[in-house]
Amino acid sequence: MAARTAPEGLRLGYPCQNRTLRATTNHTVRERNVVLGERLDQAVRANLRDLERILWWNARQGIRLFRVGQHLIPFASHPRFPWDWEERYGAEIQRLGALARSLGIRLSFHPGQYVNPGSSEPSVRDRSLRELRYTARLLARFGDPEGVVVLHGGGVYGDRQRALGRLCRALQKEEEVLRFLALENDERCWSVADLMPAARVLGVPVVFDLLHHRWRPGGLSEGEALAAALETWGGRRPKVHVASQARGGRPGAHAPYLHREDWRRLRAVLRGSGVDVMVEAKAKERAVLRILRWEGLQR
DNA sequence: AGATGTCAAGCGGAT
DNA sequence: ATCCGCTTGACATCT
Repeated sequence: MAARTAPEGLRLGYPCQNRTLRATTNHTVRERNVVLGERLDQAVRANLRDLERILWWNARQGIRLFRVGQHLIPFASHPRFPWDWEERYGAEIQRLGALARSLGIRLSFHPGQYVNPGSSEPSVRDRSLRELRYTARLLARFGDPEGVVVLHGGGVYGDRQRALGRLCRALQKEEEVLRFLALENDERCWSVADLMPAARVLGVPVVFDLLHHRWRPGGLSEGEALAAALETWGGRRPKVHVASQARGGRPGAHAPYLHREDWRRLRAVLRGSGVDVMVEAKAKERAVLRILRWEGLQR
């Protein structure tokens, strides 16, 4: 029996893996084993297979947003990667993209802390761009018109203006990356307000992260920062990240589930607007199901 | 068999 | 000056 579908006003998602299914899109290999093509191929096939299982499961639960793991094709941007991954897996990726679309599921990516195109170190910038191009190519292959690559601002190195300049210069000619890119505030370096100039120059939107905002509000209230971020999406459907602070954890550590008061506050400022909410919680899909129950949309 | 420690990568901050 | 955390699976090495 099909779950009731969330109204278009609110779509929820979770990152990378489904614990209920014991499925993950982050199967990988050790770097030294990249040359062993068979292991690498097995990891990719496992990721694609698990992605398909997750997509079907999500659709049944009324979950319409999913972050694909950065390791979908492990080491794809690494110099030792042995193949043309598009040639080898492109058709299958296209098929899964069509499936996601037919199920109404939006896909996103979120490269990690090593991807820092505004680094002061040229080799770091180069590596970062290669990883971002790979990620954008994946989304192009998936064919998701609403696909997003969410990236943090990276290091500040004691000079925000210069860091900002490097970030913009590194990215401003990366047409395909910019098609999908969005910048997210983090808890240490870049508040929503800090990101705005880069977002304007690059013509990319800003992802508001509730928990990060708590630790680095940058002079804006929650409502103000959220509103500022939402405006950057123009006609496109905005995306927001939500997490709760782990009790007793270091600032920014994710709690297993979303705390109800955090959800209520976000819900109040979002009201009925058409926004996608990525729930970053240790319990992954179970945290999403709990919110759907709060919303009266599940069981 | 099971348990443990390390792994491509960069930063800021704590110590 | 050095270490830790981010996230978490793979796998080499140990008991």
